[in-house]
Amino acid sequence: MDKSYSPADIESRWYDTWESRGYFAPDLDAEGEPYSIMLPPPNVTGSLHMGHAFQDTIMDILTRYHRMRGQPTLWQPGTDHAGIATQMVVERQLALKDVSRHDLGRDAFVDAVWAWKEQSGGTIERQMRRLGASVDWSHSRFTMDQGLSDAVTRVFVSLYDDGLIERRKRLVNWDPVLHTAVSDLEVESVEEKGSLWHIRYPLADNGGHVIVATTRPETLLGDAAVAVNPDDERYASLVGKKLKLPLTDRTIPVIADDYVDTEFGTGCVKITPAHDFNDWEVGERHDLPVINVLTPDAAMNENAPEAYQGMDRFEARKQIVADLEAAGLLERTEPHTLMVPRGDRSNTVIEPYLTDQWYVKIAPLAKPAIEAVRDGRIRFVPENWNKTYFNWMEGIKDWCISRQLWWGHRIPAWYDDEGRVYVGRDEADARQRGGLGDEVALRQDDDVLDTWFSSALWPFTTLGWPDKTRRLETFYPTSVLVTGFDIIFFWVARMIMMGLRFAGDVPFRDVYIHGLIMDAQGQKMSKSKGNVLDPIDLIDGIELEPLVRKRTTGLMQPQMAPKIEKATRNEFPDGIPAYGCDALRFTFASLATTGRDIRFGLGRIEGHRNFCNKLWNAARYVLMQTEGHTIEAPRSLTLPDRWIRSRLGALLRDLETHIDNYRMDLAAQALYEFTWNEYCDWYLELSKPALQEGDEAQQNATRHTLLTVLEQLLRALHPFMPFITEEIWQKVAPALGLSGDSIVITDWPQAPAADKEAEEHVAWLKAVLQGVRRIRAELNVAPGKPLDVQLQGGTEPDRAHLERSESLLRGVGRIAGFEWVDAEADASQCAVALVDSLRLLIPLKGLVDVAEESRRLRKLLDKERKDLARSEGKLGNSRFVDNAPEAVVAQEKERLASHRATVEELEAQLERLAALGD
RNA sequence: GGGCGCGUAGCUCAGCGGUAGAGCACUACCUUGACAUGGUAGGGGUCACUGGUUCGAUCCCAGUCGUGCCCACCA
Repeated sequence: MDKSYSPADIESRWYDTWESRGYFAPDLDAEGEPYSIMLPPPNVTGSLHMGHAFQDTIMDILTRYHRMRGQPTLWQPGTDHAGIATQMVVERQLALKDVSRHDLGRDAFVDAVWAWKEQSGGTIERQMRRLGASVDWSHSRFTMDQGLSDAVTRVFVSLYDDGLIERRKRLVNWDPVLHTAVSDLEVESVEEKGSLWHIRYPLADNGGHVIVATTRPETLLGDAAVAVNPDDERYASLVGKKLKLPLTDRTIPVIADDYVDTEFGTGCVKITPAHDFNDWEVGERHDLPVINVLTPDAAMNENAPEAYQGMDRFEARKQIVADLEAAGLLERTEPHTLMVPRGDRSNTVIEPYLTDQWYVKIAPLAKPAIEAVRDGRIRFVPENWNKTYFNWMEGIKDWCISRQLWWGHRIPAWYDDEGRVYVGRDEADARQRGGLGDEVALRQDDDVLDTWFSSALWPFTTLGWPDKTRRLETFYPTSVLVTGFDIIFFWVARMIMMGLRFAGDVPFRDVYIHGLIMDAQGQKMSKSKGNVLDPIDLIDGIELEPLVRKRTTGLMQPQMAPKIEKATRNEFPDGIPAYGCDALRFTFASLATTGRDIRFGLGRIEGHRNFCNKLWNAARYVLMQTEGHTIEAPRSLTLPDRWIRSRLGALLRDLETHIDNYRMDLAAQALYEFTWNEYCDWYLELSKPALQEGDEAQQNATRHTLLTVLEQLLRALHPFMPFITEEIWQKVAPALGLSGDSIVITDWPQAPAADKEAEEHVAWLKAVLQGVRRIRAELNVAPGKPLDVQLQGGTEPDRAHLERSESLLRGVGRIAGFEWVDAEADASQCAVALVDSLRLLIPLKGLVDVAEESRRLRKLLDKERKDLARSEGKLGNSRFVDNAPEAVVAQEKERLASHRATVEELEAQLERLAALGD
């Protein structure tokens, strides 16, 4: 093996092997509880980001772990057609060539999107392979595959037949740039500074006026009334009167409605049913006319006075305010912050707009979905997310599922010349169901479905639904959904609703909600901020210049480029080193805490790259020590052998708990700690004397333990770091005579039983060695200089421990010899370390700097005295002694005794030193 | 306006009723035959604040301050 670990060599060679040998396809005949995870299908809009890589790592850990436990395990991959997002990407590409989708026409455009999908989907798959994701590629799915599309149609028709889908004309969220309706979830409210214009509406009959406050003066042209609160005495006499609508020749009534808040503005509200959701409802209650004054582009239409027709809404706003002012109708303008609805894709201001759209009546679907979480058939992890879920589900509104796009599942509805609608699986079906002959001309609805409609079916359509396939029967409901909280409403809730209705059960048992990856400053990563990290760059490394180029090209706002460049050069002056996939994955695991934001900085990943190197070198040591030896099953083990096996058992038990609880951070920490602090720092060191000085049997036991523990550790690490563990395992397994082609298909290790005797013994060894080392360090004794150690006091167990491990201590601690001395022996020329009541005296004739040693001991004494006082205080308090559990009191008594002994020893030694100093 | 979080070592975060932990950073010493991507030994925290419950609170409860996110129709 090479002296240091180089990830690039290792990672390139394993993935293809695993995949081609079919390791990732589930073994449906395996015994054990089936385990399955649906990959949240990434959008085919480009490439994977850090969030995907993070999520994929968690899913892969779970998948590999359960596969090793012998369960039939499926991680189902695929991609999402992502309607709007993908259409926009392709339109933007066409725009570079000065072509619009309308130039191409629908069919040619859809072909162009398919071409893009092939390319983009390939990129995503390549990236997932680089991450080591052990998905079942042989069954990868795309939301617009034939089978999945058929399922979508089937679900649509079924919901329609049950009266849960209907087409209605009402206000929707209209995106005037994308020219499509969007759902409530796709609208983001953004706080923005605007104005509140106070406008006079003159009374029609006599003089006088009311003042209306509005943030949207341009919609005045569509006003149908002015409303006041029925209890508002200021305006009671005006209700029923007519007002002259400014800038028009219309008159509108004053109406009374509870909706109006007397405290806000002037207490008079203009009612514009065609352009405001609230006003729409007021209009319905009062039977007001609906006057739409906007075009689909949000320009003023023919219902507006001619002077404004064709003007964009914001231009019209300016003009109308100016005209009102000129007419003396503008009372005043005050600054006002308001929540502006913006499209999450286009970022343009969304208009409430009157159109025909398809809706899912959601309440009947939501009810069982709420039940499923309430009664525990689905469990959110962490649990508090169910509150978020309930809040939303209980106030859920009908879902607008039609989109005026070309890319997506075409709505299976046809119209005849009279506009009557016929729904069916296809045109022939619609015709038959509608009892229509061939002579009736039908035209299919132009719209497509919201992309989340098909995503909602993902957990069962990917398994073959509606066919009762073996995969469906085996893997549905899936075991866990791993996702971010940002799509609980978009996706999680809808999968639950659809799964319950169409697949007859919940889609998943657990929903593990993880945090979102942020940059090192806690900022959301985004192209426009220029703070995006590409997971592949962390694996392979990237030089500064290409990184700068990557971050500054293709920006929506090119003017940001210099700022981004500066920040990038500042943060990564030397670019990004190649850390390797295993280090990246281990870092993701260690970051998977319960928090919501996850800051990703380079410090952690560097530490984990070093961790890989540590593991690599530990393996190198083990192989060097075992090469050329025949390793046999040992008949007896040394105490360190027994200790490390016992510790491995503890590790494995902890790991199982942590993985079951989705605490990958704790799992990673446990692995790190065992590997570095127990196996490498202690066991490998303790093995050296045994290999050099031990007899044949001890040597064999030690070699066997070195190999066995390493081999099992590799298996435990494998779900987290698949590549390096495979590489090392290939060398370690033969040394143990293990058969098997790959670590991927090994079994999860059985945890060895706890060995209390060995644990106690090694704890004692460590205490002795650390005492000696501390003296060396603090008194500046060369690490290699052999020391004599005298032992004073102590207990029977101390003597027994020493007897069993004297030569081991000599070897590891560079100790020339041990000698028991009686209590009266002169210790004034010695440095002292204490292991409970056992005194380690290290004679350093002439080397002990009395002042220095006194200072050192005084420091220890101070701490001991403080602890002693605390123990005394506690035990002196009768309420503590009477009330605390017996075990706690007993433990405190032990501490008291131990501290008291230590304090006495230290005081005595200080006295001796003082006498020497005089 | 509701809901959900967070405030622990210089930084990023675990812990959550019995004497404060990790990684990184920091200090000193060490080219010891696995590893300087390393070793050994250290330094560093009144666990935001104020009350309460308790024998005992970083942990539970109430409130305050700071901070973040989500939802909501106030023109």
